[in-house]
Amino acid sequence: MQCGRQRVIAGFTRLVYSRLLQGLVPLMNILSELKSRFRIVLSELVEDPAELLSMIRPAQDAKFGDYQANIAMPLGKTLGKPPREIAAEIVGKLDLNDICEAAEIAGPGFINLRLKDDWLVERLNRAVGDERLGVATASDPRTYVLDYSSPNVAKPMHVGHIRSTVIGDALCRTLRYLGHRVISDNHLGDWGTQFGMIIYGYKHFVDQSAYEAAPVPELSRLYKLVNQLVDYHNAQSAFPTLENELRARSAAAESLRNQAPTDDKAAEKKKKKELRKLEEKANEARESIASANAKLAVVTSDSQLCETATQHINIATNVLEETAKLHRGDSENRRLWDEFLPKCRDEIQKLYDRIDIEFDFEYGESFYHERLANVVEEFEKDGLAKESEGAICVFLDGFDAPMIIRKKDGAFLYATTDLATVQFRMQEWCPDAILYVVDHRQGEHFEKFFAAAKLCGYPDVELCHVSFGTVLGDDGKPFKTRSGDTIGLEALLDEAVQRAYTVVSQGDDAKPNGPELGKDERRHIADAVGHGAIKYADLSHNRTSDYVFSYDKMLALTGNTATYLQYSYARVNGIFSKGAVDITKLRDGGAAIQVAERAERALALELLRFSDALADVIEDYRPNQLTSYLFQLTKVFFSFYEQCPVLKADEEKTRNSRLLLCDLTARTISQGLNLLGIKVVERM
RNA sequence: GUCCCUGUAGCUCAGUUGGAUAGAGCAUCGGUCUUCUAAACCGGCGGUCGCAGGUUCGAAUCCUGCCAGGGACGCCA
Repeated sequence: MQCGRQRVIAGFTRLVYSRLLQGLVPLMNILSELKSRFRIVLSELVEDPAELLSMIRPAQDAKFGDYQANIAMPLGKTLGKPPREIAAEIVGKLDLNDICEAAEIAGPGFINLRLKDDWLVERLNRAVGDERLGVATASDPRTYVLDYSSPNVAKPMHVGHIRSTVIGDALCRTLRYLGHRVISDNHLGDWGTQFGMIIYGYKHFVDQSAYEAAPVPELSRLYKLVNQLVDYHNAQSAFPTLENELRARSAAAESLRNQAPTDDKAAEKKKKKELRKLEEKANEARESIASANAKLAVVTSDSQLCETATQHINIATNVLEETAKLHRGDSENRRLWDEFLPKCRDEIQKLYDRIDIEFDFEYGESFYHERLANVVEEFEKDGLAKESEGAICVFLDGFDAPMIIRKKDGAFLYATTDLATVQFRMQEWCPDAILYVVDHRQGEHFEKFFAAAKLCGYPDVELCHVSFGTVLGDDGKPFKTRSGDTIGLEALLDEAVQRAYTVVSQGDDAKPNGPELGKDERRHIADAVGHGAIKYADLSHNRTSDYVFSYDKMLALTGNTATYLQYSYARVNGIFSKGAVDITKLRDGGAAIQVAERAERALALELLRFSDALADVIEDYRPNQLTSYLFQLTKVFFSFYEQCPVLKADEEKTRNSRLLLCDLTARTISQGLNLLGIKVVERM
């Protein structure tokens, strides 16, 4: 089993070292700093100020200041005093003189805070000389195991896999940047029925010369073929049941419709509802029949395929038997698995290389195979699982259906592997949290699995299903090709890069002084832009919601896209080259940021909020908090850039200050995109 | 039948765990280029936050019911 490029440990040490270099005074983000001041006052008023402290946040509107504390209103209730009075009391006791102007009390009791310009400038000047842009590392580092990507090696990856991969990778990078210990573990699907299919296909249908020439495409073909045949036979056997169901539903609906109406309004309403449900069910049955028909048609429309299908009537059970033989240690099947796995894995690696994804460990399902029997035994021994209808089940409070950990035929399941995995991870790494970046449809599985994990001896670890929604096409249905096939990841990336090349070329051709990029550079840029666009689209949407996939939107040069941010970065960079500025020299040469114009101040404040944004990402594992921040930062920057001449500033002091603001902006965009796994280019 | 998620501007989406007049982008309309990349900036239009109740100083956010879409529901992963 391939595993372990011990990068974690090295990265961790590096981080600790860089913290030491920062000096003794720990940096803190603005919000934490404010909260710690409020905490002192609030502890006198309530027992646990934590909840109140979460009500201190950036002001919703600039006219209210920079930050606002909404704590006086809820306190009004608990303390039985008018909120404004409480607000005044808190403000009186608060020691914020070094950070803020005098606090203002507004409306029903809002406390509005405005940061002192001196304080802003002092912070910013520290960030200029700091490799980490003033972002502090966690004062209480935790250990996280991140479980993401986890594709089935035998099946081609599709658009759903990239969402897990990209979100997981972004969380991994962000947590690590903030000083946590992170272990990324790719839980590959390398042991399931899909290998039974390939093995069966190989034994009966392989084109040996094709396999020798290009093994992976041939294995894909075999997978697809066997899958089609299995679908065909399943559809055929399901047909009578489906038709019966349709008949029954239709008849029931018909008789309901023919019932004479009564005067009882409630009964009529109930009848109507019943009827609608029946019609819905009938429609579902119709759809199932249509989909079964489609599966049948795939085979019947092809006479050769048809013949193959009749020759392999028991293919579904035989595939399961091949899988079972593999699991039993059958030498032939094991040999084939050993031969196929690395080939399939290499294919996936090509994609990971393309989109810059690495894992620390890769313990796939097969790694846990020998531990599964023991998991079930332990559950039985501890009285947590019992036999029911031939299967071994864990019955959990609050769930109707049990979690089955061994089938009646003796085989183990996904749930069994998950339990073995959590045991292994706890023993191996002792994490504080394990995050599973998996699509939302598996929500109930995770709820049960987490409940079972708590029962079997891990009550304290934070187990979190970082779920995400479906990627949809323009039609609002799961993103597929017109013919209904899932879209391969490689083709998807190719198209994005190709379209990015067009966008980059058009932009370059339209430059006022003529194009300045060669073909190779355009290609290099298109690579960063195309891949960045795909990743950013996944990350900028709230992960829990579905989103509509659109090349045009994700590659747009305006709006909340990676392309716009990459362009902005390149443009800031363009200022330095235009002015022949050696920015490193300026940074180290004692030049300082000053804040005079309103636009300068707005940019300064936004720059200092970077670490707040990162904290928001971690809070609920939402990378879109970072994309929104970067987009906002960029907008504020362009507003500054429009109003404040940089290279043409009147005085050298102003020019240098503004150059440093540009520099911090560029570095923040670059670092932010880097945490999202997206690259910047120096010009575009 | 049970359970879960979603419903916000014409479109695509945010909305920081109950806060001030609900926000962006796209589209559209109008301004700003002899001046650091106009791939930009500034402004306008656009909303019964699915519907109806309830909780309270205050609701897109919490509760109840309904409507619509999606998903999951004992031997797949």
